[in-house]
This record gives sequence, structure tokens and C-alpha cells, in this order.
Amino acid sequence: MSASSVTSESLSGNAGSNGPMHSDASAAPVRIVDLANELDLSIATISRVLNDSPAVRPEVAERVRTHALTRGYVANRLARSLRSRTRSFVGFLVPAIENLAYSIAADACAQYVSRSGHQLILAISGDDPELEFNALRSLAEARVGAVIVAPSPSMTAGSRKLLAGMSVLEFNRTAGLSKNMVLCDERAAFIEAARHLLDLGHESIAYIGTTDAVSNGRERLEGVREELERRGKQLRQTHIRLLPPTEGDGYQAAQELLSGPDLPTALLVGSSSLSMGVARAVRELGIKVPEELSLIVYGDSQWGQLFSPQLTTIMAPYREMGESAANLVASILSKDEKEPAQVVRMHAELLLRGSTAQPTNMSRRT
Amino acid sequence: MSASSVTSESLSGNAGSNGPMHSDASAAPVRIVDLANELDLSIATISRVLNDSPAVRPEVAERVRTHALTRGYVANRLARSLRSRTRSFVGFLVPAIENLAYSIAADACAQYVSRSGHQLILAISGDDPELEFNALRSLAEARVGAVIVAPSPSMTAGSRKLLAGMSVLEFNRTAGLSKNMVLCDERAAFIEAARHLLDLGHESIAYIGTTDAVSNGRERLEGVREELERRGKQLRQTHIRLLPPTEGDGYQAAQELLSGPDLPTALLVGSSSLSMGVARAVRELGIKVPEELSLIVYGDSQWGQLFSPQLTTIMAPYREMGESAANLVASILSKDEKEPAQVVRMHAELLLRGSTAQPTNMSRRT
DNA sequence: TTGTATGCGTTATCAC
DNA sequence: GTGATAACGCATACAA
Repeated sequence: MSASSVTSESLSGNAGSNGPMHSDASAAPVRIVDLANELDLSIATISRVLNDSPAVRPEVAERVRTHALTRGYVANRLARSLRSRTRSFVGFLVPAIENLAYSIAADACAQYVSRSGHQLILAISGDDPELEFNALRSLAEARVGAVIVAPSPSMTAGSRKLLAGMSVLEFNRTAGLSKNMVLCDERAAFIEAARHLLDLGHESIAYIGTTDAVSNGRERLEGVREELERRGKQLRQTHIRLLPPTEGDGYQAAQELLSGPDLPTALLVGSSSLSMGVARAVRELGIKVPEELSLIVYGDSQWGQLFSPQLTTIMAPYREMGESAANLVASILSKDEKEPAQVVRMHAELLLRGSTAQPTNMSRRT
Repeated sequence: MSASSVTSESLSGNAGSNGPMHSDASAAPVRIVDLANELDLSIATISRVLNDSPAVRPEVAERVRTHALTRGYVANRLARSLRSRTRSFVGFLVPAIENLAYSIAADACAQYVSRSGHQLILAISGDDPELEFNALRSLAEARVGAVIVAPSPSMTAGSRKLLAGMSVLEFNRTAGLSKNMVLCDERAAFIEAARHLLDLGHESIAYIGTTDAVSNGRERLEGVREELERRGKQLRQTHIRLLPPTEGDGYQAAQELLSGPDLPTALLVGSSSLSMGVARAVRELGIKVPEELSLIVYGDSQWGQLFSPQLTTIMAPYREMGESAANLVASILSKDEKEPAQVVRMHAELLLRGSTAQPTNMSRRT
């Protein structure tokens, strides 16, 4: 909180209900019983109206509805859920909401779950097992009907135990937590990307990605390795960097890889945060793309368009994934009978832009 | 949901409690009364232990605690809040969580409110008055203890009425909803930016920003205009574009402005989404920055570093703002006595990078 | 120090 | 069709 100023403005004599806005935030909410008294009806009737029960005379219903509106009645979900044993919250546990992938997914997801009458509660693990546990615990306390979770690499036993008590939907990453999943086909996407580079004639391809402890990190690496081997090439150990997904790590790894002795002619990046760092390093090293190096990044398509040249990008359909997760959850919550588990696999696209080309003799060989 | 494949995998005979993981998600949660029966104690005693009441024999407390742990007891917040009349949720209403500013703020905020035992519920308005109302209603139903809100430009009367019943904290934007605010000094930031351009010798400065219906959009524009006038310059009407904050709008506005007859030598952008579009347009038009045009953007510092040259950027301390909001909310929720309203004003920094320079005769005059 | 009993706001089960 | 009334899971005033 470096540069900030805090001004305390006393509200002075604010006893009476003055001020056109700023009404009493402490005024007790109106309850069903209030409406009942005011209309000289029973709480049962009011409740029925509010729940659209047909068993109430239309004129009475109308009277109740208008009165509820004018009095600004807002149902108490806590009491409602408690009594009716229904669950109105849905949890969404992500590693980091700053990650555009998750923020887009969360946006779509929130919108769609609200459409089915639920409220999304966002929880953030920071990929930290302890924070993750706390977050899950908090969701459990809120009695979420379901939780959509992108599990951290090393989830604790405690977290798993909590999840065992909820209906869970794995999102983007898998860790054997559920039979319901919304994923995208990372392996196929990276196979496609590798093939693209191979087709251009690259022989020396490097990969910077995230730790293979998390499912999609693993899939990405495997996709690249698989395609290379299928073509009789090798993904050499010196051309692989597996790191935590931060901009800084990507920057450092690229710096190191691209100023080392064994220069690749193409570089494939397997994480959006890493991609940003890699791009920065490439820019600072003054490497000409694609003449000296072909580059394929992952994730966000936005800034990739600002780089010169525009970056060829692997992009997953985050919005659709979030939407899909919301719909799946809705279907799980509607029918309490055990549904057959569903696995939704989305296709990640390879956006061909200007950062890949045939290797030239300008390539930065030593 | 263009390219996706849905696989239905039947769970087959999954009747018995088999499967090491995937335990019964439908098992009823253990309640206080369960613990009480199993330990042959009263529910009052259990409750006291779980609330750290000192009025219970330490050995009993220990016995209860361990038993609760082994049984995997998770308190029911709904019941707890209902009975104790405490509020454990905090709402955070943002226009768009894809906006890095809000996602960073939400992250920090979620972390800090959870530290004080609360759970953040994220709500998204999409700057749409109707969605905003629904979101607020949903938060009201969840009986949030407070709501941190970045109001949409044209909030409905209904929304205002709802907010009147809650304790609200305005975030980043103001609309006369509360006396508690966490803002940043947009005006000062844009004065500083304008001064920087004027000091470099620019005479013809353009501004692309958001509609002045929203408070900070207004402040930004006013800051620029104020500083220019103080220096005897004019922010001409033809050099102003006020738009919705989308990448596309920024792109289009910049295209238009920078290929028109009355070319500015410097361009100031007042929104992060607009900034991306402007940058893309500048790049596509092949305008040399800063030789032909000095450019100052707003918001995200990350991709601004990838542009060539790196972009001079006005950046607000989103993380600190989120943290600050969380702390303010915590202090509001802890003491129910009417606190003096607090206004926190943070300083937005001007990061001088490579996109601004003196105007040259290379400047794109007609 | 512990237990009994009441109520939070709502829905659901009965009667009428 | 409508109205009493019990119960959801928990905290708490009061009794013991």
C-alpha cells in the first residue's frame, strides 16, 4: 500500500433517515412473516406464491406479488436452502483468476449457472495445496451443490477427502477426482503444432512448458514428444524446460535456452504465462522471428497479435468450456439420480500467424 | 460449442461403496447432533467447542475436536449464519472479470476477505444494467454482509434500491452509492501523462477514452483537458473519441483518428481494452512509434512491454486496491457501530517507457 | 462446566 | 385453497 491516502470523513449527525440515497444499510430485511401480517394472510400462502405454487387463488397471488415488490422483499437463500435441502451455490476453484483462460471461463460459467438459478462462488487456490484446501473447505461450508475444479498439482489428502463429499466436475486439468470432466484436447493441439513445425522443415525444436505434475502440462509435452518421435526426430533433454507457470520463469528459461550453445530453430511454449515471458526474452535478445526462430505460443490470442510479427498461437475455447461446465453442472443438479458421467473434450485451435516459417540459414546456429 | 466431442461413460454397476476415490457425493454431511450422539454429549457442548468457547473442559474439547476431525465434520454456514445473524459472504460486483484490473483485484480481495473468515462471491454485471440488477439481487439473497461494487454506467433504480439495503463499498468507479470508496486518482494520473506529453513539446494531443458516464472515464478525460488548458492548449473535439471499452472499438477509433485529416502527434488512451485495440491499429497502420506518434496507454503493464517499442503506461495498483477493499470491508463487518466513512485514494503510476518522445518533423502531419 | 429449550426464515406436512 | 405447525442445522439464553 505504498502510495495511498486515507481520508476519514465523519458522517456527522446521521441519526434520522435523511439522505435520499444511502438509506439504512442496517434495516432488517423484510421477511415472509412481515408480508403475511401486512396482508393478513398466513406465511404458508405467501411462501406458496413466492414459489409459484398453483394451489393459490390467482387474485391473492397477484396481491401478494405486488406487495412483495413494493416492500422490496428479497428471499433469504440461507433459510430457503436450509429448509428445502436444495443447494443454490456452485463453486468454481481455479489456480489463478488473473489467468485469462480462467477469467473467461469464470465469466461464462457464472452467467450460465445463474441462468439455472444458481450462484457461482469463485475460489482461488493459487496452485497452493494449503490455500486450495481452505478454499474447498469454505465451499463445503457454503454447501455448494457442485464444485468445478481445476486441481492444483499436488492436492492434499484433506482436499481429496472434502471433494469426496461433493459432486465435482474437473475442469481443464484432471487428477482423478471425478468422472465428470470438461477438458480440451491438449495432446492433439500440441501434436498439430509440432507437425506444423516439422512440415516447415524444422529439425531442432525446443519446448518450454509447465511441470508435468499437472495433467494438461503432461499432455502438452507428450503431444510434442510423440509427434517428433513419430517423424523420427528427438525432443532432446537440453531442449526441454519444465517450470512453474510464471512470466518470470518463462523469461529466464528463454534467455537461457536461446543464448546457450545448442540453439533450436523453433520454440514451442506450453503455457500462457510462460509465453509472455518467452516473448519478452525473444524481443530483448533481438532475435528475428520467424527468420532466426519460429515461435508458437499458448493461450491468449490478444497480445499475441501485438507482437511483431503476430504470434502463431494455440488457443483453447475457454468461454465454451466455462459454458459447458455450467450446463453440465446444471444437469447434475437438476436430477438427483446418478447420472452417467460425462466427459466433454474441446478442441484447441492452432492459429497460424506470422511467427513460424521455414528454417533458414539465418537460423541462429552456433 | 463448435468443435467438441461429448463422451458418455456409464458408471455401470456402481452400487456398493467401491472405488477408492469417488466416494458418495450424496452422503449426508455429518451434523453437530451426530457428533453429540456419538460422543454422548449435548449439541450445546459440541457447538461451544467448535466456536472456541472457553467454557468447556479442555479434555472434553480435545475429544470433540479430534472426533469432529475424524468424522470430517464441516460446519453448515447457512444454518450458522441464519441462527447467529452474522453474515459470512462478501459480494464483489465487477463489470467484467476478463479485465485484468478486476481479476487482479478480485484475487487479492478474495484472499484477504477469507483471512477474516469471509467468503467472496464474485458477481459480473457485464456493464449491463439488467444483468447488474440480477447479480445484486442474487447477492442480496445470499445475505452478503457487504458488497464491493464497480457500478455500471447506468444503474437502474431497482439496483440502487437493493444497494440501499446493504452496506456497500464503491470500487474504482463512483456513482453516489456509498461513502466508502476505494478509488485511484485517475485525474492526477492523466494530468501527469498530459504534462509529460506537453513537456516533450507536443501541441496536438488526441484522447481516446471511455464514455464519461462512468466516474473514472470522466476523471480521465477531465485530467487531460484540464492540464492542456492550464498550458494554454486545447483538447479539440475532433481529437476526442469516447467509446465503450472494447478492443474493437479502440481499434476502430484509432484507425479513424490516425488516418483522418487532422493528425495528432501524440495519443493518450484512457482504458485498457481500448489500449489494446489502439495498439493493434497503430501496428497495422505501420505508424512509427514514437517517431511519428507518441503513445500513452492505460492499464495492463504486461503486454505493453511486448510492443515495439515498449509502451509508456498509466497503471493503477489493482492488487493493493483489492486488498484495501477487503480490509475496509472487514473493518466494516467487525464493528456494527456506524463507522466513519472511509475514502481510500490510490495513486496510479505513469511508467515511462519507449513510446513517447519529442515530436519530430517526421510526425505524421498532413 | 454442561444440558435443555427456543428461534433464525423458510419450506413442507398436515389438517381444515 | 388456506392456515397452523414442525423441522432444517445451528447458536445461545437460561437452568442445572
